[in-house]
Amino acid sequence: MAGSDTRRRILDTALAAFGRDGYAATSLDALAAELGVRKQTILYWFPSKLDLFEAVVDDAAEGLADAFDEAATGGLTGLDQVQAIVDRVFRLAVHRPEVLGLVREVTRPESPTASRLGARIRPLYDRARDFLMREMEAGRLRRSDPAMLLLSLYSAVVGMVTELEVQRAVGFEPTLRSTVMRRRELMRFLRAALAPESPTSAAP
Amino acid sequence: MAGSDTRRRILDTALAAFGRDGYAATSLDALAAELGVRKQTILYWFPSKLDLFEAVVDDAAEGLADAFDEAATGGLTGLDQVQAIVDRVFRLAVHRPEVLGLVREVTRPESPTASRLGARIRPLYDRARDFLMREMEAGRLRRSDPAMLLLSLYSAVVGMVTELEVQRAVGFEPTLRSTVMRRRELMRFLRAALAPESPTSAAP
DNA sequence: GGCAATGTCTACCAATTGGTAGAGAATTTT
DNA sequence: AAAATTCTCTACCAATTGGTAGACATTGCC
Repeated sequence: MAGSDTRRRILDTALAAFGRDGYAATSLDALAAELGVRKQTILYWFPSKLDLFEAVVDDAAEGLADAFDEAATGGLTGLDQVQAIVDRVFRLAVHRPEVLGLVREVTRPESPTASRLGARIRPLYDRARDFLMREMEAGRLRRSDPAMLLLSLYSAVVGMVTELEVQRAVGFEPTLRSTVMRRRELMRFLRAALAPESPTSAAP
Repeated sequence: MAGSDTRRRILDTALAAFGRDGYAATSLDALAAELGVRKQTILYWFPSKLDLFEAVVDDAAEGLADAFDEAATGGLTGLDQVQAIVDRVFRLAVHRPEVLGLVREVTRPESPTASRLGARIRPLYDRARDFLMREMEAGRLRRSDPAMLLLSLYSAVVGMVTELEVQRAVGFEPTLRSTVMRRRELMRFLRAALAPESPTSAAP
């Protein structure tokens, strides 16, 4: 079945294009050219551009969920668990920045599928909130509104990772070293904000 | 001069449209319709769509710089100064969300003017970094890499504000009350991360 | 070999895009 | 009042867009 390989390739290339350029700026012709195929082949596998986009979003959501699962099944607690997830997201962001670009695209209010990724991500969100609540009650994290805290976390992590471009815009090219440092800095930031009130010395 | 009023109106409406829908998804025809004017009127004031976009970016950058200036000239120090700026950005974001949408649009790597806003914002960035360094050396902020810290701050603030939509996507509609709470939560988060190491009781 | 299903293609198409050319008001300058 | 300038308009246009119709090839099945 060579065909379903084509489908896979379309999904991957489309994810990259949508995440990089956005939905509107990505034309089926350009996509097809990048794939070395005719536009009609794309429309054979996905009846319309919007259908393709939705399929890409679903696919990306699945990938994200897997990444989180992988990081969340180590039986860690408190800040260690948070760190594991941050590390995982960071890793994903470094070698597949398009995924986060897609998140950014899809969370735009005028996005053709504003609610789609949301629906797919919702279970993850609920699980994360439950986790935070549990850890707060156990005194392993500073106490605050878990939903709000989760948004803060999301913003800090995704924002920081996505905004590599801001770094560029401001004038210094990100290197591997600066990326590592940035992650370390982010973790210090998060630890400082999340550590429980009681003075606990953080192991390096 | 009724004309330069038209120019102003075009800039404002275009800012809203670009910030909301993005550059590619905004057509001159749609923009003109929204303005109650013909597309050629737009092209009279701005020779091309790209020129219009650049003018909008410059205009927005100026507005941002003014907002920061306004918040930064109170002679505050340490966390109080940070809080003043966060409040100001928050206020801007609440009643002109398009501006942050535009920031998001323009920091995209494939943006037609990836470096433009950056160049305009650079002086602000430098001033902010100098401020942070000074405050750290004076022991009023926790010591860390000021550039990195600034990126963290940027991410946390802009990310949090911009990602109102994520909140929606996840399923709960933001209310005025939740917005206020979110800002308070963000400030708690920042204070926890920025307060100097020595145990200082934060006044409410 | 025949045949049906699957997959990719060529050939079009109507709508929309950013942009040009220049006419016609309105206003200002002389 | 005439002339020049400023501003918005109508009338087009070439290129690109997402999408349809259907020919042509390839594959697996009988």
